[in-house]
Amino acid sequence: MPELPEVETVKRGLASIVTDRRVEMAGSHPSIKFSPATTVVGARFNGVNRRGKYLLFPLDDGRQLVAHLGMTGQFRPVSEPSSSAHVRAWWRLDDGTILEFRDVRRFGRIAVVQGDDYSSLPTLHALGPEPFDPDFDGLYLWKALRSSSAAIKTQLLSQKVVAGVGNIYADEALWRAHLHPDARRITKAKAEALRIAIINVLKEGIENGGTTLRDYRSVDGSEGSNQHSLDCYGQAGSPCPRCSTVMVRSVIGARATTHCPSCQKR
DNA sequence: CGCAGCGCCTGAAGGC
DNA sequence: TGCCTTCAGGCGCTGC
Repeated sequence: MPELPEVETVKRGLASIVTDRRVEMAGSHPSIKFSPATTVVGARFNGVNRRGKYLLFPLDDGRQLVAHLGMTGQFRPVSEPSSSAHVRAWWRLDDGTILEFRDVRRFGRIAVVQGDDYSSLPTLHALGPEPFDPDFDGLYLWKALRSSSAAIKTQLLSQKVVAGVGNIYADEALWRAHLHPDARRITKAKAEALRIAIINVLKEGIENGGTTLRDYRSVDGSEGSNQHSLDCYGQAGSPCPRCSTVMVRSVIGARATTHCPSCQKR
């Protein structure tokens, strides 16, 4: 489940591979979720950027290739076409590198947009601020959360309040901020604590090269190590690292959720 | 218009 | 051993 730290790690791995390279040939799975990949033949990559969990590849013709890793998406450079059955798109670059997009479960997506017109990608179009941007401050977060009555965890996962937080880092941030994932209204002080928690769990995730639970790999094929630093996600049934109360599993917004019933009050 | 709920996908893991 | 069921889940879309 690639979230911001995983996508950021992939972005950093891709930069030197694609920047200033021209696409000589491309192919894809027939699904519309991947077939736009072939429309960039002839264009040159100006670089690679990230917004939330989306990878943005600006092209020299004014368009952008947009990629979302979904649950199991991976970018891998190879010198010969791989025999992997899960290659959903590939691009042959002008230095001979073949960049493959592999995605076992096909939850990922490749799109091509004109300029920065993201209207064909609703989540990207309505994406909230980057968590490391100065405009993501405590007052903004408090106001943004107040505008909806949905559970706080559901709001974090919506991508509208802040960009890039998925199920793992949402559970981690809420645990750190002592917030119940089903809380509906929080104080300004709690909002500020949550802002700090979000920034720190994401920053540490990046420093650890992302969280590899099963499928996630960086561009060079290596695993992240952040899975060894999780305090909350997936820890239901184990003692809370803070107060030793047994952590509890629940379902919020159809997502598996873990929290500590003792130190995460509503 | 906002939001809840569904469908998309496949492989791993557990039950019998 | 092998078959069947359940689970994982981000996001686009639909319909209330």
